[in-house]
Amino acid sequence: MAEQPLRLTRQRQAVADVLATLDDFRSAQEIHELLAGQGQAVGLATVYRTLQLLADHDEVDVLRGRDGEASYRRCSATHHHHLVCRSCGATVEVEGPAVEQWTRTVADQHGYADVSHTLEIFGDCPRCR
Amino acid sequence: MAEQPLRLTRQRQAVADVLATLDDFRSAQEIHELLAGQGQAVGLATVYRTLQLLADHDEVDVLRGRDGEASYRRCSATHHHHLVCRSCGATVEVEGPAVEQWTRTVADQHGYADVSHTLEIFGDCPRCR
DNA sequence: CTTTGTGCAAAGCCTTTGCAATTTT
DNA sequence: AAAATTGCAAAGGCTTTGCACAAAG
Repeated sequence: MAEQPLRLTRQRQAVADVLATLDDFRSAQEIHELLAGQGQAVGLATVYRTLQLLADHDEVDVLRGRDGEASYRRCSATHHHHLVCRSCGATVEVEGPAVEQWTRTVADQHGYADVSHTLEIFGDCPRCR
Repeated sequence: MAEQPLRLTRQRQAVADVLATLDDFRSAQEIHELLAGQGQAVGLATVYRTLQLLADHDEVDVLRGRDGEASYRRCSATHHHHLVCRSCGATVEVEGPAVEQWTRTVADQHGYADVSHTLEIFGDCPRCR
């Protein structure tokens, strides 16, 4: 079974371009709206299909929100986490080498391989207090 | 605003009982089926409502799967995280005092108050390799 | 020209909600 | 009797899918 060829279409390019301009997670629907807003209309179904494709190729990170909605973000070179304000949503990117190391150690101890993790920190930011 | 009284009904008891016999995560629909299977029929909507109630009171952990479906499991007294097998779902509870401390420190540095966090570790468990 | 991708609308799922009937206190 | 809870079915929201048409190679 050979690799099926991927065609570079206007739509796929548009989705990739938008992702490139964003630093944080956005839902498929938000991305769809952003595209429409800048005159690069792409069908919602296509947005979903493209994001899923990118996720399969590990080119975007996927995060599941409390309500089950998926959010996507292009993988950044450096791995980091988010400190999010629970009332206004202001986000700060934080890094935690120690945490990265810890998760690998813990997983190793239990025989789990190919480790990955998700970590989000929530709090009330200065402006919202 | 006073606490509204919670009534202990057959349905709520049944859901709690099932959760008590389980060690791992189950979806609301699975719990609903388990109940039906043991003659303790409870409406699906009620199962959802009860689980949400339990989650609000921190009596069950909620986990969002890759497909957006939520899974529930009664949680143990101490705060902990989960090491989940991405293929079979086998879960190990892990504690990380250092991580807890780190999140508080990071949040403090950025002026975020009333900190909480979520952390999930994913990997391929021994049995799935 | 053949194959892959897109759009639209319909369909699928999981979950939530309105409301009358029922149960608990 | 009053108030909370249940069940059912309808409604919601996100995501996937069938299919005819358009675009890419």
